[in-house]
Amino acid sequence: MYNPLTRKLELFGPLPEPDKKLIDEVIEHSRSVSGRSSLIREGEAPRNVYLVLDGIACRSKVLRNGGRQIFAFLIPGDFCDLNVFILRAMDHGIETLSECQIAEIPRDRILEMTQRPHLARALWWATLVDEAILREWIVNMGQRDAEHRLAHLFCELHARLHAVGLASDHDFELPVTQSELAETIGTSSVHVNRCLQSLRAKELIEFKAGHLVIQNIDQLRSISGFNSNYLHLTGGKSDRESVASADDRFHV
Amino acid sequence: MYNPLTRKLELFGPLPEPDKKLIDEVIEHSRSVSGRSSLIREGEAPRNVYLVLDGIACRSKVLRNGGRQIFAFLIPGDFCDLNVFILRAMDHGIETLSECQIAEIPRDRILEMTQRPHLARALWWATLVDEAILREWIVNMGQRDAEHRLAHLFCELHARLHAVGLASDHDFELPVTQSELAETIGTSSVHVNRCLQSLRAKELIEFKAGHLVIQNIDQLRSISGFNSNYLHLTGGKSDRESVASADDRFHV
DNA sequence: CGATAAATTGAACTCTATCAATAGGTGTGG
DNA sequence: CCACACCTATTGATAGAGTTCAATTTATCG
Repeated sequence: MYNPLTRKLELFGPLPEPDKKLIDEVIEHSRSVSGRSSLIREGEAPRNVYLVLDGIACRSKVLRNGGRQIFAFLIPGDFCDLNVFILRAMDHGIETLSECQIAEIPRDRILEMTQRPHLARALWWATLVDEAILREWIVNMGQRDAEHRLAHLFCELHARLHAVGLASDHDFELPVTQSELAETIGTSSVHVNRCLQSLRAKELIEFKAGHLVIQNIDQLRSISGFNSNYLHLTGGKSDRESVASADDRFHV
Repeated sequence: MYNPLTRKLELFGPLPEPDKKLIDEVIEHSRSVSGRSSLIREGEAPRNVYLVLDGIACRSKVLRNGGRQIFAFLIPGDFCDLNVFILRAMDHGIETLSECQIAEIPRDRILEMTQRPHLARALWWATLVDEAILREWIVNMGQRDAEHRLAHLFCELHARLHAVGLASDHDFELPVTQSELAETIGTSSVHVNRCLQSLRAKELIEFKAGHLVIQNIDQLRSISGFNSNYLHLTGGKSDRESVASADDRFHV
């Protein structure tokens, strides 16, 4: 079984052996980071690229009034930042939620990776998917009530974790608190609690002790209007065919 | 005065003359598109790259229940999609809001542009800023009430339009309806109307006939917690040197 | 086992949606 | 030039969603 990054990138298309070997090399050194610790803070200049190998991290921002908004879940295979080369200061922070295994990749290694055409396209694809997820989250926040936002979030996490082999058809580990879910969907923890109860009463899910059981994925998707198109998981060949030296954009 | 794209890209850093000449060439051919027409629909395969030269367009998604969420305003200098090379199908649509002047750039031209190091970096910067805007919009939706969301949106649009010379210090054209503002901040048009009245009663803004007057930009920014860091308007090197105080950066 | 964090519950209150009706504005055809 | 249709903006009233405060119960962990 491959590591989560290789596994994720190959959703887009098969990678040549040397590319996979490079990935293995690059993630060789990793460290364990305890839950709820900061990987990089807003305002800091990113130096290296972080990659989540295990556990769940998040991107977030803290407001003056103390409120925190989480706007991305980083699951195994997700990069913290490929953009070290361009932006000088982080406009948001990255923290672990659970205990995580994190690889820190030097920028030289990133350049090395982006010089391989297949890998470069796969990495670019991954950043485009990240962007698509941000868009979908805005839709989620703007158009659905809290219960459906929560249901949609669960559907997305299930799809993403399932894609890298970290979710069965009907359950997965989700080591976050109700408060963190609240900070994600933009509501209060009290209300998240009531939404969870309502979803459980409908026999759709059960969330307890950092473990989510999805009892009826079809209905959960249906009520939340979840459509996985935006995750672009079907690395259909027409995606890859139409590629013309995508790596050019990384040669900067 | 340069075209809006050159103007925007040079916010990141000065471009060599040949790069600017290339941009001029590339946007030479443009067409007028009437308001409220679709440029690309969800599901379609993008063929060329659209660039807004005049007017305002948006990215949006329509839900089954008929609701529409707008999650990006495209102002002059903004690209519709640099990602034609990777993704097979659009996961959202792009429509004009007002009448627009649109340049359609063939993919070959984009490749040509990304083969110039300065231009490639600037274009990459622009896509990173677009992503940062999406993140900030999620914060906006999740953490602020409708009135403050609206105020924040106005602050952002002012900053972005001002950066490309399309806003004075205290006003700019904003040819959108209250309903469209509602679809942007995820509320009802009735409520937008009341928020506008409240903001006007506070003598912060005045919005009428597609024209926004900002009477008190400082206070508008203050109440909405607007901090322009995420727009990364101060380009490459200067960004490194003009580091704000820790407090400014940590709290939005 | 105690200390601490997380989850749960109830109640009062605020924000926002929805419905419905009215007013204002713009462009078209007669 | 007016009359009309159509879209946008505005207003009031009511209902529903979600917040906040506070108290209690249930985990979790050293």
